Amino acid sequence: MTSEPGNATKLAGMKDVADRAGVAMSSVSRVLSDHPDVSDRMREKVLAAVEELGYEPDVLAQSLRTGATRTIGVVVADISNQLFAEISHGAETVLRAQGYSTFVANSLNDPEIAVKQLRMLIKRRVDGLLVSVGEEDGGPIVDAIANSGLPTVLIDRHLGTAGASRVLSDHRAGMSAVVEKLIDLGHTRIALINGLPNVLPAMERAAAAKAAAASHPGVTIEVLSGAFSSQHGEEATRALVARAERPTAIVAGSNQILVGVYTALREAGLSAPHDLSLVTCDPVPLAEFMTPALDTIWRDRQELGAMAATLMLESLRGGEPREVVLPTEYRAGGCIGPAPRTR
Amino acid sequence: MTSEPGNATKLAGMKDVADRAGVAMSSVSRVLSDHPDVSDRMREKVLAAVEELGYEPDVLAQSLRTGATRTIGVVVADISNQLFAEISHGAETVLRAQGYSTFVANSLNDPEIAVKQLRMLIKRRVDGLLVSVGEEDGGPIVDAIANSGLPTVLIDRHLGTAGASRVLSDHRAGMSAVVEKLIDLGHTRIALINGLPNVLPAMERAAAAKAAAASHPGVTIEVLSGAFSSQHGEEATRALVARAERPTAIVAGSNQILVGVYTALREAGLSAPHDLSLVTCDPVPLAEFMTPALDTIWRDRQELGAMAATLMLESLRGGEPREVVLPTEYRAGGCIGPAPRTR
DNA sequence: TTGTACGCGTTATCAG
DNA sequence: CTGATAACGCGTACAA
Repeated sequence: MTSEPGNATKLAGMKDVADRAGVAMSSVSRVLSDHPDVSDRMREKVLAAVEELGYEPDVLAQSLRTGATRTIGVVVADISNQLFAEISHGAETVLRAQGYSTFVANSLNDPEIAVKQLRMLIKRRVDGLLVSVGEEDGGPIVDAIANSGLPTVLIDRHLGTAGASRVLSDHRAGMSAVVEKLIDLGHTRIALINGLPNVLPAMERAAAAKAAAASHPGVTIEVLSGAFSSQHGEEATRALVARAERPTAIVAGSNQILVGVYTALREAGLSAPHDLSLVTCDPVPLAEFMTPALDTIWRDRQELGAMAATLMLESLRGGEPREVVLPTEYRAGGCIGPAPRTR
Repeated sequence: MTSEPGNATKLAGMKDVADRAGVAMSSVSRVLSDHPDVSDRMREKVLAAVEELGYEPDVLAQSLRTGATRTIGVVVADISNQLFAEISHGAETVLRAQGYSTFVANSLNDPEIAVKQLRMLIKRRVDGLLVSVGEEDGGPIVDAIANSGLPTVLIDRHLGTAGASRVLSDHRAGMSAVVEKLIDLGHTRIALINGLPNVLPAMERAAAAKAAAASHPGVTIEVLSGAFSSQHGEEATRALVARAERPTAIVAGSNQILVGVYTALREAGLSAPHDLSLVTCDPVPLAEFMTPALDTIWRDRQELGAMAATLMLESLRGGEPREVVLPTEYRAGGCIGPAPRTR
């Protein structure tokens, strides 16, 4: 029934605090921003008034004055993709510890939306940009970033952007390890169902796979490029297994592609490792409980985000942009076995 | 070496536009905010100047003036949890279409962090709150929300909060269907490894499971409450299967709990549906490709977020708070079978 | 060390 | 219909 004890009045402003403490607004401001030249007496009075009135500075006004929002914009393809969710989570943890908030925007794999989201973040005056959009070729995206003049960290992407820091995964290492292992087991026809070839990870994986096979005569690597989608995975797999000589091993280029691969394999009545071997890029929840356990090219995605955040903090403190490469590793399951005899 | 080509000058401000068009600032403002009383001639001049200067209004200043940020704060336990990622994604899609941005903050299942994040969002002047934090009992959380006076939509949570809209899932329906089916198949000892009992979904599931069993003498439902974590799932399962009479069926109360259940089952050398039956709450990627396919109590999580956004838009337009319940459904896999004979 | 006064970029009120 | 001007809430030279 009765209203809240205390404030029927609006929120207390800095003026109110100043009056309450019997000092000028500027003094309040100085105390609150830890200015060196304030007497202890002043500090006491002001802090007491702040306490009594429950005053909290208005960040909007602060930002308008100072030009800084202590907010970092994060642009990813889709936050409901486990990969980006963990990257974003890793970044937020590090940034939050330094008093920064993160503002996440999804591009939904659409370059136009990506640009809109970038503009939105820039209009909201973020202090920096963490970017991992799908398209490598986005001129407008690169322009929007460069034009903003904001410190930028690219995550697992190259983009033409100069002056940006970059955190990359060593996709080549993991892929090489897998292909070498397959070759050792006698595989001769290996298929990589890959994402878009203009996206860095896909590019690197394809290059590494081809390089690993190059020195082994009789081994063919076929790369099927397409969207990072289950549909692409499904169609590519269906085409592969319909052949007279189907591949002896398939590498799925992403979580979503993997779903399509499974769908088509089941449809064809094939299973790993008996009919062919199977590996996937990037961790999948429950992968180890598939039967048999799924082989994975693993990497720490939270660390990817955390490192991106670290590089961002460096830039914000005036550091030079730099590039960091994080490791990738093959984690064995039970889906890779000896090459089946050619039928 | 050389500086950026083009603008050595700062961004164009509204004053610049006014000068360029030979009008007053207030006229520029009116044109840009679609004020009814502006002549066509004026509109032309202003828009031309805006175009030429590439002027974009400063949202910070706008917000400071109007008090609205066109941003909705979203508080969830952890965005890298698939459940919340999809909820958030569904909400963003709807809100973005109406010109709103979403600002996501994670509580990491920590009530203190939850409160801090709420304060952060409120300080950033969000126009509304979408909340799905883990703890039901958080007095400080409820206070922070109520105290903010912001329109609020609770997602799958009750919280004491009055005056908030709510979007809920009909957890009882799915759970009832599953338990009925298990009982039909002769199961007598059913275990629900559940999340925290003060969180609405866990509460509802437990109640529904017990209710379903109540009319069947000889059937026992045991609820093991704990964190929504794989650790809880693992420990609970380990304890269950070590018994002389282990349960004939296990229901996992969340994705994370499920991981622990699998871990402990494998450790014990047990598998579904032979040794016991298994179901999980909420969809899991690749669930249908587990061997056998995993039985699931399914719901559309994007729709959950989308509906929350819809309710938020209603509130922002002055509508009364209301409550919506979304369906839940049992999706059969191959992990539910006849009850194993008691050993 | 403290107070005064101005400006950050808009919107809204009030005359004209 | 349009223009001048006062807020919005705060930071910061500059003067005292």
